[in-house]
Amino acid sequence: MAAKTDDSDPAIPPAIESAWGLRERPPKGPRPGLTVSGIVDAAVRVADADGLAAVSMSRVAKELGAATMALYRYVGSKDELLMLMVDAGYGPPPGPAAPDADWRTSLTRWAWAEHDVLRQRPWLLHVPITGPPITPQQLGWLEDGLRCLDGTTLAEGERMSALLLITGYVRNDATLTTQITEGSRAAGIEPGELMPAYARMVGRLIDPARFPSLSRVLASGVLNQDDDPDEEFTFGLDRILDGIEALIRRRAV
Amino acid sequence: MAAKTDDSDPAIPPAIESAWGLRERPPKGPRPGLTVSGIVDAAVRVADADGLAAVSMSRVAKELGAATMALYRYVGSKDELLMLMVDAGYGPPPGPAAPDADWRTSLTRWAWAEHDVLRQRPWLLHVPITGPPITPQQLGWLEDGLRCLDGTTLAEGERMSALLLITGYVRNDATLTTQITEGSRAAGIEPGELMPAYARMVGRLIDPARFPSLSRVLASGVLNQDDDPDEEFTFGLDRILDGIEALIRRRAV
DNA sequence: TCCTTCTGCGTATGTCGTACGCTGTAATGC
DNA sequence: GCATTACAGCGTACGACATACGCAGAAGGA
Repeated sequence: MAAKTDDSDPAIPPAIESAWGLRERPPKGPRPGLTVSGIVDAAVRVADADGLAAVSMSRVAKELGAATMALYRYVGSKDELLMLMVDAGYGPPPGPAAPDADWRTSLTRWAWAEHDVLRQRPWLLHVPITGPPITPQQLGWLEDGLRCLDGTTLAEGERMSALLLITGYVRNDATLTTQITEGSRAAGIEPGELMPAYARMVGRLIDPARFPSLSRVLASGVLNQDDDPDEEFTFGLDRILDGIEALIRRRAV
Repeated sequence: MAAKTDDSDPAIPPAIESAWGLRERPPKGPRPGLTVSGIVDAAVRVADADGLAAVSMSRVAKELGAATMALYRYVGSKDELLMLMVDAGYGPPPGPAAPDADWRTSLTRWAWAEHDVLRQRPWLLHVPITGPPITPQQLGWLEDGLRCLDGTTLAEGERMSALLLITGYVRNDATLTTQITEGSRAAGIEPGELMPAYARMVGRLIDPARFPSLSRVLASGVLNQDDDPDEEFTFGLDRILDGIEALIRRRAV
């Protein structure tokens, strides 16, 4: 029998071990000049400043005054670095809500917390997700979300589904909102002008006979007025929470 | 005054003009040996066979027996090609539902249609979205969705929000489902083994005292049993439709 | 016929991720 | 105190990739 930890299960990827602080420094060899968290912080700094596209291994290394290849002593690949960046970028979860708050209030707070993080760091949305959450902060967010539903009648599986539903919505909303910001900057027009310009372009392209309902939306002008994005967000969130509430009531019977 | 079309509005990108068939062949010069749609079809073929990552300009050109740079006579950039690939990949919208169907039945059908497309072509999810829909098929899907809500009490803006909500959900669900398929193939294990392996890894990493709710979910075993993905999908979709239904009823008062 | 205008595409450039292997360093075993 | 050894930093090199540029030849109009 090996004296190491149970190897019958799938091995934990090195990046994950780093993230959970399970990596011990080997007893021999030169002292490391860098740290994983230092590299991740530098990468996050680059992404915050210039977007995810600017995060290259050489750029991160430059940020640290190190050579490109030095980073590979700490992260196995760029994908690993990205995963650690997401963990650091999200940061610690919002923490438990007030103890007397009901599930709906708590979940609303939870959703807004993720909403705020994604507004702050839009590049998080551009990191391709490759699997279920496994890093410390990610699981922390999940834990906090589950706690919001602790007193409800939902089954465990339903709680997970409900949280997945909400996270998905938050990310989706943030993606769309971000696109308007980034798209207008790319097109060189003010953010408030993008949707009207879009509406005009669609109007020029489509034939009202083939697209009657869409034409009606265009004619109504709802696309031109830029409503508060936060109201948009609240609208969708309330729809989803209404749906979950209906389920909770049904389970309570 | 210029004799051309109204230029006071933002110019329509060349790729969009191609997609809408507004591109006329110039009267002079050699006959084009390729077509935009031929290039797009080839690119879709590559993506279907080997995934979006395999779609490089040279690979698509090879598929057509042409040189890499020949493609740039037809598409302005790879991003344009991607946009056209999405349009072609989605294909025509499902068409109007039965005339006597209520909005909920119609929207369910609409959501399932997108669901099916994304199951068939998971690479569609990996194409970074850069703006609101503008290509013919995309707007066709939107039109069909709007028609589902034609008889309801919702305002135009609310209809758009509701559709956005549903599309977002469908894409999100497909993303998660696809990750399990692609992730298990990458890890070299059967798809049915991925979630149990994930659950075991999480169980080894977390401290039950710090993650009580999450531990409870793990202990319940819901992650181990692989339930029907279609049931998962139906669950979330019904939650969202419940939420929309609640709004429709409130508006009807 | 000649000129314009377009197509196909060869060449070249710059950016990336990263495999490999050399050099020097720090702690251990003797 | 010294040899051993495992590891840190990183220079070099390679293969992909998107794409700018410009030339050769074809097709149609004058």
